[in-house]
Amino acid sequence: MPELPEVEHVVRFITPEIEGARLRGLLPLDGRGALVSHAKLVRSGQRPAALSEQLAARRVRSVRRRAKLIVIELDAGLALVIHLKITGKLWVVPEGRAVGRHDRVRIGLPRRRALVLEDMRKFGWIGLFDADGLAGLCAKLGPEPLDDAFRLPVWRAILARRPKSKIKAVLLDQAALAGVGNIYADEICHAARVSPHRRCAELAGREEAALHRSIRKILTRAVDERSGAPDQKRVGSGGTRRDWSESPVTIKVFQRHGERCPTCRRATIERSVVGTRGTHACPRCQP
DNA sequence: ACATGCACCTGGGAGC
DNA sequence: TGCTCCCAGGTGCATG
Repeated sequence: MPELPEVEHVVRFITPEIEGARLRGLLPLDGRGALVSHAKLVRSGQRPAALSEQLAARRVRSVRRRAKLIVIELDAGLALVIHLKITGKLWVVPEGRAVGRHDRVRIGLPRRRALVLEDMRKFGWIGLFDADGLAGLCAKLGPEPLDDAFRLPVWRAILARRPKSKIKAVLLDQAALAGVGNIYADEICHAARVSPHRRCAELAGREEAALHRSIRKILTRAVDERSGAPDQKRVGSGGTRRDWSESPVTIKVFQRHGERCPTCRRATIERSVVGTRGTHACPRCQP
Protein backbone atom coordinates (compact mmCIF):
# COMPACT_ATOMS: atom_id res chain seq x y z
CA MET A 1 0.00 0.00 0.00
CA PRO A 2 2.08 2.77 1.26
CA GLU A 3 3.74 5.22 -1.03
CA LEU A 4 4.23 8.91 -0.32
CA PRO A 5 0.52 9.85 -0.29
CA GLU A 6 -0.46 6.91 1.91
CA VAL A 7 2.38 7.51 4.37
CA GLU A 8 1.48 11.19 4.46
CA HIS A 9 -2.09 10.19 5.24
CA VAL A 10 -0.99 7.88 8.06
CA VAL A 11 1.13 10.69 9.52
CA ARG A 12 -1.78 13.12 9.43
CA PHE A 13 -4.06 10.48 10.84
CA ILE A 14 -1.94 9.56 13.86
CA THR A 15 -0.50 13.01 14.65
CA PRO A 16 -3.48 14.29 16.66
CA GLU A 17 -3.65 10.95 18.45
CA ILE A 18 -0.05 10.87 19.67
CA GLU A 19 1.41 14.38 19.61
CA GLY A 20 2.37 15.38 23.12
CA ALA A 21 1.75 11.86 24.44
CA ARG A 22 4.10 10.23 26.90
CA LEU A 23 4.97 6.74 25.72
CA ARG A 24 4.79 3.75 28.05
CA GLY A 25 7.27 1.47 26.31
CA LEU A 26 6.29 -1.71 24.49
CA LEU A 27 3.22 -3.68 25.52
CA PRO A 28 3.29 -7.50 25.44
CA LEU A 29 1.86 -9.21 22.38
CA ASP A 30 1.00 -12.49 24.08
CA GLY A 31 0.64 -14.22 27.41
CA ARG A 32 4.34 -14.97 27.58
CA GLY A 33 5.28 -11.33 27.41
CA ALA A 34 6.83 -11.13 23.93
CA LEU A 35 7.39 -7.45 23.06
CA VAL A 36 7.91 -7.95 19.32
CA SER A 37 6.75 -10.64 16.91
CA HIS A 38 10.19 -11.29 15.39
CA ALA A 39 13.72 -10.02 16.10
CA LYS A 40 14.28 -8.33 12.74
CA LEU A 41 11.42 -5.95 13.41
CA VAL A 42 13.76 -3.67 15.38
CA ARG A 43 16.12 -2.24 12.84
CA SER A 44 18.09 -0.05 15.25
CA GLY A 45 19.57 -3.09 16.94
CA GLN A 46 18.32 -2.86 20.53
CA ARG A 47 16.89 -5.91 22.22
CA PRO A 48 13.14 -5.45 22.64
CA ALA A 49 13.39 -5.00 26.41
CA ALA A 50 16.04 -2.31 26.00
CA LEU A 51 14.00 -0.55 23.31
CA SER A 52 10.99 -0.62 25.59
CA GLU A 53 12.99 0.96 28.42
CA GLN A 54 14.34 3.67 26.12
CA LEU A 55 10.85 4.50 24.89
CA ALA A 56 9.26 4.59 28.32
CA ALA A 57 8.47 8.12 29.52
CA ARG A 58 9.63 9.69 26.22
CA ARG A 59 7.27 12.39 25.02
CA VAL A 60 6.18 12.72 21.38
CA ARG A 61 7.17 16.14 20.12
CA SER A 62 5.96 15.86 16.53
CA VAL A 63 5.29 13.45 13.69
CA ARG A 64 6.47 13.88 10.14
CA ARG A 65 7.17 11.99 6.92
CA ARG A 66 10.46 11.69 5.02
CA ALA A 67 10.16 9.65 1.81
CA LYS A 68 8.14 6.62 2.97
CA LEU A 69 9.45 6.82 6.54
CA ILE A 70 7.24 7.83 9.45
CA VAL A 71 9.39 9.88 11.80
CA ILE A 72 8.07 10.32 15.35
CA GLU A 73 10.27 12.92 17.01
CA LEU A 74 10.69 12.34 20.73
CA ASP A 75 12.37 14.33 23.46
CA ALA A 76 15.99 13.64 24.42
CA GLY A 77 16.95 14.02 20.74
CA LEU A 78 15.52 10.64 19.79
CA ALA A 79 13.31 9.65 16.86
CA LEU A 80 11.12 6.58 16.56
CA VAL A 81 11.11 5.68 12.87
CA ILE A 82 8.63 3.31 11.24
CA HIS A 83 8.66 1.88 7.71
CA LEU A 84 5.45 0.18 6.59
CA LYS A 85 7.04 -1.43 3.52
CA ILE A 86 4.30 -3.20 1.52
CA THR A 87 1.65 -4.41 3.94
CA GLY A 88 2.27 -2.37 7.08
CA LYS A 89 -0.48 -0.40 8.79
CA LEU A 90 -0.43 1.78 11.87
CA TRP A 91 -3.37 2.04 14.23
CA VAL A 92 -4.19 3.70 17.51
CA VAL A 93 -6.38 1.24 19.40
CA PRO A 94 -7.63 0.64 22.96
CA GLU A 95 -5.02 -1.35 24.85
CA GLY A 96 -7.59 -3.99 25.69
CA ARG A 97 -8.34 -4.80 22.07
CA ALA A 98 -7.41 -8.36 21.15
CA VAL A 99 -3.94 -8.68 19.61
CA GLY A 100 -4.30 -9.47 15.91
CA ARG A 101 -2.50 -12.27 14.12
CA HIS A 102 -0.32 -9.80 12.22
CA ASP A 103 0.28 -7.29 14.99
CA ARG A 104 4.09 -6.92 15.18
CA VAL A 105 4.55 -4.44 18.03
CA ARG A 106 2.38 -2.38 20.38
CA ILE A 107 3.63 0.88 21.86
CA GLY A 108 1.84 2.01 25.01
CA LEU A 109 0.09 5.39 24.87
CA PRO A 110 -1.67 7.35 27.64
CA ARG A 111 -5.30 6.62 28.51
CA ARG A 112 -4.89 2.88 28.01
CA ARG A 113 -4.34 3.09 24.28
CA ALA A 114 -1.66 1.61 22.02
CA LEU A 115 0.02 2.44 18.74
CA VAL A 116 0.00 -0.85 16.82
CA LEU A 117 2.09 -1.84 13.81
CA GLU A 118 0.23 -4.50 11.85
CA ASP A 119 2.11 -6.10 8.97
CA MET A 120 1.24 -9.35 7.27
CA ARG A 121 4.50 -9.78 5.40
CA LYS A 122 7.00 -8.83 8.15
CA PHE A 123 8.94 -6.48 5.85
CA GLY A 124 8.09 -3.40 7.92
CA TRP A 125 10.38 -2.24 10.70
CA ILE A 126 10.76 0.19 13.57
CA GLY A 127 13.86 1.80 14.97
CA LEU A 128 14.83 4.23 17.69
CA PHE A 129 17.61 6.53 16.51
CA ASP A 130 19.53 9.53 17.75
CA ALA A 131 20.08 12.52 15.48
CA ASP A 132 23.08 10.95 13.77
CA GLY A 133 21.27 7.67 13.20
CA LEU A 134 18.30 9.45 11.68
CA ALA A 135 20.57 11.56 9.50
CA GLY A 136 22.21 8.37 8.29
CA LEU A 137 18.87 6.93 7.25
CA CYS A 138 17.88 10.08 5.40
CA ALA A 139 21.27 10.66 3.79
CA LYS A 140 20.61 8.06 1.11
CA LEU A 141 17.29 9.57 0.07
CA GLY A 142 16.69 11.78 -2.94
CA PRO A 143 14.67 15.00 -2.85
CA GLU A 144 11.06 15.23 -1.71
CA PRO A 145 8.98 15.59 -4.87
CA LEU A 146 6.43 17.90 -3.23
CA ASP A 147 9.01 20.29 -1.79
CA ASP A 148 9.24 23.68 -3.46
CA ALA A 149 12.90 22.96 -4.09
CA PHE A 150 12.02 20.13 -6.47
CA ARG A 151 12.06 22.21 -9.64
CA LEU A 152 12.51 21.16 -13.22
CA PRO A 153 16.32 21.66 -13.29
CA VAL A 154 16.63 19.37 -10.26
CA TRP A 155 14.61 16.71 -12.09
CA ARG A 156 16.67 17.12 -15.27
CA ALA A 157 19.85 16.64 -13.23
CA ILE A 158 18.43 13.41 -11.76
CA LEU A 159 17.66 12.10 -15.25
CA ALA A 160 21.07 13.15 -16.56
CA ARG A 161 22.73 11.05 -13.84
CA ARG A 162 20.92 7.90 -14.99
CA PRO A 163 20.99 8.06 -18.81
CA LYS A 164 20.80 4.31 -19.39
CA SER A 165 18.06 3.52 -16.86
CA LYS A 166 14.43 3.14 -17.73
CA ILE A 167 12.42 6.09 -16.52
CA LYS A 168 10.31 3.91 -14.27
CA ALA A 169 13.41 2.52 -12.55
CA VAL A 170 14.49 6.06 -11.72
CA LEU A 171 11.03 7.01 -10.42
CA LEU A 172 11.21 3.98 -8.11
CA ASP A 173 14.77 4.63 -6.92
CA GLN A 174 14.49 6.27 -3.50
CA ALA A 175 18.04 7.58 -3.80
CA ALA A 176 17.08 9.48 -6.93
CA LEU A 177 13.63 10.73 -5.88
CA ALA A 178 11.98 9.93 -2.55
CA GLY A 179 8.47 8.59 -2.07
CA VAL A 180 7.26 7.22 -5.40
CA GLY A 181 6.32 3.53 -5.52
CA ASN A 182 4.98 1.14 -8.11
CA ILE A 183 1.42 2.46 -8.30
CA TYR A 184 2.26 6.12 -8.72
CA ALA A 185 5.24 5.41 -10.98
CA ASP A 186 2.82 3.90 -13.50
CA GLU A 187 0.27 6.67 -12.98
CA ILE A 188 2.95 9.36 -13.41
CA CYS A 189 4.23 7.84 -16.67
CA HIS A 190 0.67 7.62 -17.99
CA ALA A 191 -0.17 11.20 -17.06
CA ALA A 192 3.05 12.34 -18.73
CA ARG A 193 2.32 10.21 -21.82
CA VAL A 194 5.72 8.53 -21.57
CA SER A 195 6.33 4.79 -21.76
CA PRO A 196 7.83 3.47 -18.50
CA HIS A 197 10.35 1.54 -20.63
CA ARG A 198 11.94 4.64 -22.14
CA ARG A 199 15.60 5.28 -21.27
CA CYS A 200 16.25 8.61 -19.58
CA ALA A 201 18.79 9.78 -22.17
CA GLU A 202 16.22 9.29 -24.93
CA LEU A 203 13.59 11.56 -23.40
CA ALA A 204 12.78 14.79 -25.22
CA GLY A 205 12.94 18.00 -23.23
CA ARG A 206 9.16 18.32 -23.25
CA GLU A 207 8.86 14.76 -21.94
CA GLU A 208 11.19 15.53 -19.05
CA ALA A 209 9.02 18.53 -18.25
CA ALA A 210 5.81 16.51 -18.58
CA LEU A 211 7.17 13.93 -16.15
CA HIS A 212 8.12 16.65 -13.68
CA ARG A 213 4.64 18.17 -13.84
CA SER A 214 3.03 14.73 -13.55
CA ILE A 215 5.09 13.75 -10.50
CA ARG A 216 3.80 16.82 -8.68
CA LYS A 217 0.27 16.62 -10.02
CA ILE A 218 -0.33 12.92 -9.36
CA LEU A 219 1.19 12.93 -5.88
CA THR A 220 -0.51 16.18 -4.87
CA ARG A 221 -3.86 14.89 -6.04
CA ALA A 222 -3.38 11.60 -4.22
CA VAL A 223 -2.47 13.37 -0.98
CA ASP A 224 -5.53 15.61 -1.32
CA GLU A 225 -7.87 12.75 -2.10
CA ARG A 226 -6.48 10.71 0.77
CA SER A 227 -7.01 13.57 3.16
CA GLY A 228 -10.73 13.18 2.67
CA ALA A 229 -10.65 9.61 3.92
CA PRO A 230 -11.52 9.22 7.59
CA ASP A 231 -9.02 6.46 8.32
CA GLN A 232 -6.88 3.76 6.80
CA LYS A 233 -9.83 1.49 6.16
CA ARG A 234 -10.53 3.77 3.27
CA VAL A 235 -7.00 3.75 1.96
CA GLY A 236 -6.76 0.20 0.79
CA SER A 237 -4.45 -2.62 1.70
CA GLY A 238 -7.13 -4.56 3.47
CA GLY A 239 -5.85 -7.76 1.91
CA THR A 240 -7.36 -8.30 -1.49
CA ARG A 241 -5.52 -7.28 -4.58
CA ARG A 242 -6.76 -3.98 -5.96
CA ASP A 243 -8.00 -2.86 -2.57
CA TRP A 244 -6.68 0.52 -3.61
CA SER A 245 -9.61 0.67 -6.01
CA GLU A 246 -11.88 1.10 -2.99
CA SER A 247 -9.82 4.07 -1.97
CA PRO A 248 -10.82 7.57 -3.03
CA VAL A 249 -7.74 7.94 -5.20
CA THR A 250 -8.09 8.03 -8.97
CA ILE A 251 -6.12 5.20 -10.57
CA LYS A 252 -6.06 5.12 -14.36
CA VAL A 253 -3.67 2.33 -15.35
CA PHE A 254 -2.23 0.47 -12.35
CA GLN A 255 -3.41 -3.15 -12.50
CA ARG A 256 -5.98 -2.19 -15.08
CA HIS A 257 -4.39 -4.28 -17.83
CA GLY A 258 -7.02 -5.60 -20.21
CA GLU A 259 -9.25 -2.58 -19.60
CA ARG A 260 -9.82 0.30 -22.00
CA CYS A 261 -7.53 3.25 -21.43
CA PRO A 262 -9.65 5.95 -19.73
CA THR A 263 -7.71 8.70 -21.50
CA CYS A 264 -7.81 7.76 -25.18
CA ARG A 265 -10.75 5.35 -24.77
CA ARG A 266 -9.42 3.27 -27.64
CA ALA A 267 -6.35 1.23 -26.73
CA THR A 268 -6.19 -1.50 -24.11
CA ILE A 269 -3.88 -1.11 -21.11
CA GLU A 270 -1.01 -3.57 -21.25
CA ARG A 271 1.00 -5.26 -18.52
CA SER A 272 4.77 -5.63 -18.76
CA VAL A 273 7.71 -5.79 -16.36
CA VAL A 274 10.35 -3.24 -15.40
CA GLY A 275 12.99 -4.78 -13.22
CA THR A 276 10.80 -7.18 -11.31
CA ARG A 277 7.83 -4.87 -10.97
CA GLY A 278 4.52 -5.26 -12.73
CA THR A 279 4.07 -2.29 -15.03
CA HIS A 280 0.92 -0.94 -16.66
CA ALA A 281 0.67 1.45 -19.56
CA CYS A 282 -1.42 2.45 -22.54
CA PRO A 283 0.48 1.67 -25.76
CA ARG A 284 -1.35 4.44 -27.59
CA CYS A 285 -0.98 7.26 -25.05
CA GLN A 286 2.53 6.27 -24.00
CA PRO A 287 4.75 5.70 -27.02
C1' DA B 1 30.08 3.31 -10.58
C1' DC B 2 26.11 1.64 -12.34
C1' DA B 3 22.37 -1.63 -13.85
C1' DT B 4 19.96 -5.83 -12.90
C1' DG B 5 17.78 -9.48 -10.37
C1' DC B 6 16.61 -11.91 -6.58
C1' DA B 7 15.83 -12.54 -1.48
C1' DC B 8 13.22 -11.27 2.25
C1' DC B 9 7.80 -13.04 4.05
C1' DT B 10 2.89 -14.36 4.01
C1' DG B 11 -1.09 -14.64 1.77
C1' DG B 12 -4.96 -14.00 -1.94
C1' DG B 13 -6.73 -15.30 -6.24
C1' DA B 14 -6.88 -17.88 -10.51
C1' DG B 15 -6.87 -22.07 -12.77
C1' DC B 16 -7.16 -26.93 -12.91
C1' DT C 1 -13.10 -28.67 -2.30
C1' DG C 2 -8.30 -28.65 -2.61
C1' DC C 3 -4.14 -28.37 -4.86
C1' DT C 4 -0.53 -25.67 -7.38
C1' DC C 5 1.14 -21.71 -9.36
C1' DC C 6 1.52 -16.76 -9.96
C1' DC C 7 1.34 -12.44 -8.14
C1' DA C 8 1.77 -8.71 -4.61
C1' DG C 9 1.95 -1.61 -3.33
C1' DG C 10 9.38 -1.91 -0.88
C1' DT C 11 13.88 -2.25 -0.14
C1' DG C 12 19.01 -4.30 0.38
C1' DC C 13 22.44 -6.69 -1.31
C1' DA C 14 24.96 -9.79 -4.49
C1' DT C 15 26.19 -10.19 -8.98
C1' DG C 16 27.61 -8.82 -13.57
